[in-house]
Amino acid sequence: MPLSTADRSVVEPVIRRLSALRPLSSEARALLEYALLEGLQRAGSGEDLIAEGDPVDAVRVLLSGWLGRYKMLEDGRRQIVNFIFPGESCDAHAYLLSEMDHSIVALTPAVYAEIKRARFESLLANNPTLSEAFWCETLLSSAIQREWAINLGRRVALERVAHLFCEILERLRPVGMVDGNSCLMPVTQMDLADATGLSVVHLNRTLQELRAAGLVVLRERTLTIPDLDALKNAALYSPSYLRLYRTTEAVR
Amino acid sequence: MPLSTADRSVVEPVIRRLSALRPLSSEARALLEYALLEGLQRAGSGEDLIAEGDPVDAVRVLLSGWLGRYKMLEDGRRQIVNFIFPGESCDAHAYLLSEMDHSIVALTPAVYAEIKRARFESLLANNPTLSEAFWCETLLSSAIQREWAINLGRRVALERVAHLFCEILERLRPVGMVDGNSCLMPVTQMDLADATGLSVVHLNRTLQELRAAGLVVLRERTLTIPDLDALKNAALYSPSYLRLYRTTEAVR
DNA sequence: CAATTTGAGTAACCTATGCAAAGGCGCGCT
DNA sequence: AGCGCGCCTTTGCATAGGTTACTCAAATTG
Repeated sequence: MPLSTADRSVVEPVIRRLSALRPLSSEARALLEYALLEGLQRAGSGEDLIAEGDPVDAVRVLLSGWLGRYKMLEDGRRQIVNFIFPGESCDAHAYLLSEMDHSIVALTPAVYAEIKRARFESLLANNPTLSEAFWCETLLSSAIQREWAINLGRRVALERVAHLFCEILERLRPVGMVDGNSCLMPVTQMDLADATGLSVVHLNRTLQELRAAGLVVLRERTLTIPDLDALKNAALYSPSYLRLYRTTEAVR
Repeated sequence: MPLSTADRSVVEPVIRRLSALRPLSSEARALLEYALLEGLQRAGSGEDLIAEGDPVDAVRVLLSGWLGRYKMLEDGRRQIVNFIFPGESCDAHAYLLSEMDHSIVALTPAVYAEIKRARFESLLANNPTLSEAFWCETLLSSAIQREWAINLGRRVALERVAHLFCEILERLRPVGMVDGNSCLMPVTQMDLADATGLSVVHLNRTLQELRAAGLVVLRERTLTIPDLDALKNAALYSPSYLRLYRTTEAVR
């Protein structure tokens, strides 16, 4: 459903994120901003933005809320393979392939911009730097994807959840959604379980354990990390896969 | 170490794979072939081609042998996050980011081509279609990465191993390395364990179970699948993430 | 050809994680 | 206010999978 009232500031996270990857000219920013505002959409919690098997005809860029990229097995088992946070785009170049290999769901109410493929391509054609920024985003999300593989395959429950929390904090920070070491945690334990490859019950147990160890405070949909280094330690967290953000930012 | 004797046919898998993704002009093929033959290299089994933290200055394209993309935790736990098969490239655009977030090891003796970044970029600049083919490859490998996430997070041991075997067969087929439903399986059980997130012992148990069920025959480094549909069934295999190959091939 | 290494296969034991069931809390709806 | 429902939480129990340790065969080395 299109959005009637369009406050220009809704696109800010996108501009922030992309210009951290590549220095965007003010012209590029303006054109991008315009393209985004043109296609504003809302999704209710639980709604699929696009589903496995769908053809891809547009690029979606998230402005607010959390999305989940997920795949399902026939029997209903679900794995969230990545989160999508404000400022990130869903499938910047997915239209190069023939159809979606996974689905994207709104884990919270969400606002996003939909840019039609042709519109997007002409936008990039005139802005090589913008184009490169979008490609970097895609590569970054692959790097995150790889980190999730080792998280799922080799870390034990406590490490997995701790690692996920570290990552969320680090990914939310550059778009200004972290206050100190606190952020909103608007998703259900079921969602967290599906992201960490655990059962809801075991996720809950692990959460208790993290709380008991004083590593996380989680209440009223707010996550607070009293001692981030301690949590990173417990998570066997190595920032190299996200350092890619900052290094390129420094190059700016 | 550079390779002295260079038989032109070594690059065939690369040409085959890329032209399955996008129709390459004979000029593009020739230029690519030339660039590949220029930078032939060998790696011994167990040797790292590039390691986490290294800057990326070149693109590597595998011609023969198997590579493994992996990440390690401080305490030595290793996760192979993807395999790389002949004809596939390691990190076609990785140089857009600042450093490697993972390592790549030769799981068997391997022959590959190394193309310096500048050389690669000028090659692509003159061949938009070739460039698109390489991008498709990158996107395809992300799709595989996502499938690995659900494999590690939601499938049980038997399904995981079965799924891996199905995938290997389907990825080896387009480069002509599958004979009927048989292929070479040159890696150790340890490697398979690290790819499926299991311990070696449990991987071995699972292999026994697959054998006992008549789903796989594995001996003398050769994998044979008597009934591929049955194995896919046991694996809860859904081809949508690899169908991306064929559909785009059909478009050709 | 002995010495060594590497990989596959087993077994015993133990623990991390899954599963089923049930209760409590908070929130929106009527 | 009262109801229903989604979400969180807890408990008890079952089991998949990890760990350690050992054997055996085959490949590699000297």
